Amino acid sequence: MRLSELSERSGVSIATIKYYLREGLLRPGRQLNATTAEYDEEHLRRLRLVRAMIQVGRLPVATVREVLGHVDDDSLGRTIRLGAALWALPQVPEPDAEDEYVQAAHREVDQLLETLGWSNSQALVTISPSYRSLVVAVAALRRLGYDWPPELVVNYAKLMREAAVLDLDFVETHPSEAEKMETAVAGAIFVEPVLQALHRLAQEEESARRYGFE
Amino acid sequence: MRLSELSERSGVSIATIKYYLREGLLRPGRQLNATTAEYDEEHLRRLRLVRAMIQVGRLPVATVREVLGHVDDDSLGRTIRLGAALWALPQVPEPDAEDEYVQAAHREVDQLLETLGWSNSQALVTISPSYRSLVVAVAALRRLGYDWPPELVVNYAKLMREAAVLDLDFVETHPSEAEKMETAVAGAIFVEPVLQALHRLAQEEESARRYGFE
DNA sequence: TTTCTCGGATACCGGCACTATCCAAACACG
DNA sequence: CGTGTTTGGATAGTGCCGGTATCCGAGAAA
Repeated sequence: MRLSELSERSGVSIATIKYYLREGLLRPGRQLNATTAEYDEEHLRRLRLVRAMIQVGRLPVATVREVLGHVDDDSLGRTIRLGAALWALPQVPEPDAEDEYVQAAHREVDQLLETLGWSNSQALVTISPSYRSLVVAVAALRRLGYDWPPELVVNYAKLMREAAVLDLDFVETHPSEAEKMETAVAGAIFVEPVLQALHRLAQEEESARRYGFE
Repeated sequence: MRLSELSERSGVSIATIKYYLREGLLRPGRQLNATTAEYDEEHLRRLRLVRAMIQVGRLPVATVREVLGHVDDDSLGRTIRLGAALWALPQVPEPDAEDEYVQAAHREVDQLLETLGWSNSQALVTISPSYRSLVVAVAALRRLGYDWPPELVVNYAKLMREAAVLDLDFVETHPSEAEKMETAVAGAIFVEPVLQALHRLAQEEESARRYGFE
């Protein structure tokens, strides 16, 4: 398959494919001679994955490169690799550790993890970027005076835990290690938009159900 | 409060506050004379909200302006206003209606809504941007060959429905209409990052629980 | 009076995701 | 065979977005 055919079959412009090649998101094709390179189905699949990560998952190009690097790196165990891939996802900016709301949010989140019994692996969890994102989000809510009850957050966490169990159960159904890894990462990246869209739809539905269109 | 004090108390630089004023994210202060304007606590609160929307909620500046416009517009009913605010949130790009995967995803999502019994308001739901986002995300998954089972998506949806019920129950606890509206929008914008962070943490937790760090 | 600070207008900046142009090699076709 | 088109690679440019920096003249402070 030539570059132009790759472009046609993927719906991605040649210029953009060249850009992805430059950025290392796509491996170069097999060079036939000075002016011809050949691409295969795997390139097409990779390209579609990259596009989906960017357009559906809203990942920056640099992040896609990083995530793919971890996915391809088979020198690590699964938890670490999945963790590495997840940790590369874009996160909220570093909070100001001095800020009183941030400190309070830290305590609140730690309390939450304690309640949930996620503290077995707390050493792991607390260095995760997701932990930081959670702290930042909670701090922002509190600073704005929204007194979202901690019990409510616990309930959210239980729901997301159920979702994670569903994710990983599904991942389990794949036989090969490589497929498991890819499905896990795809799950992390593409399930989030699905959950988000479902959450918004559910809010609209529930709001319409309760209040009509008054 | 002068601009400099507003800057100090919010932690946002003067130049940035001026930018937000230009962009209409902040109402101008009360003009005392040609070179002095005064800001009050409400400005400070608004500024914090704007910052949180941008940094925690990752909303583009133009979107913040639009969402705030809907929040401030008290000429509409609650469902519509909340809907309007949610609809202004950044969405996935318009899918290619010709694409077979998009068409299949449409059918799959309609089937999902049917199963969930959300089809009472289907006329509303199907014009929602969230519906479109869902279609795009499902189409992307399918195109990549991830055969995420529809039942799994139904389960996700049920979970998010529970989350939405929790959201709106909490919104109910506020007495005034204005507070309800603001809490609902803040909920939509700030609960999402919380859910996302919890989802990732739960995945890490569950993965560690199942596989250790092999 | 002198100096500092204020708010407003305008121009500028850096990053990002592309996009357009150019080039020489090579294939396609009459 | 020659001529026009297509190829992949290199490089430069574009448009948008979130901010920054600079300049200005009016007023407050010492």
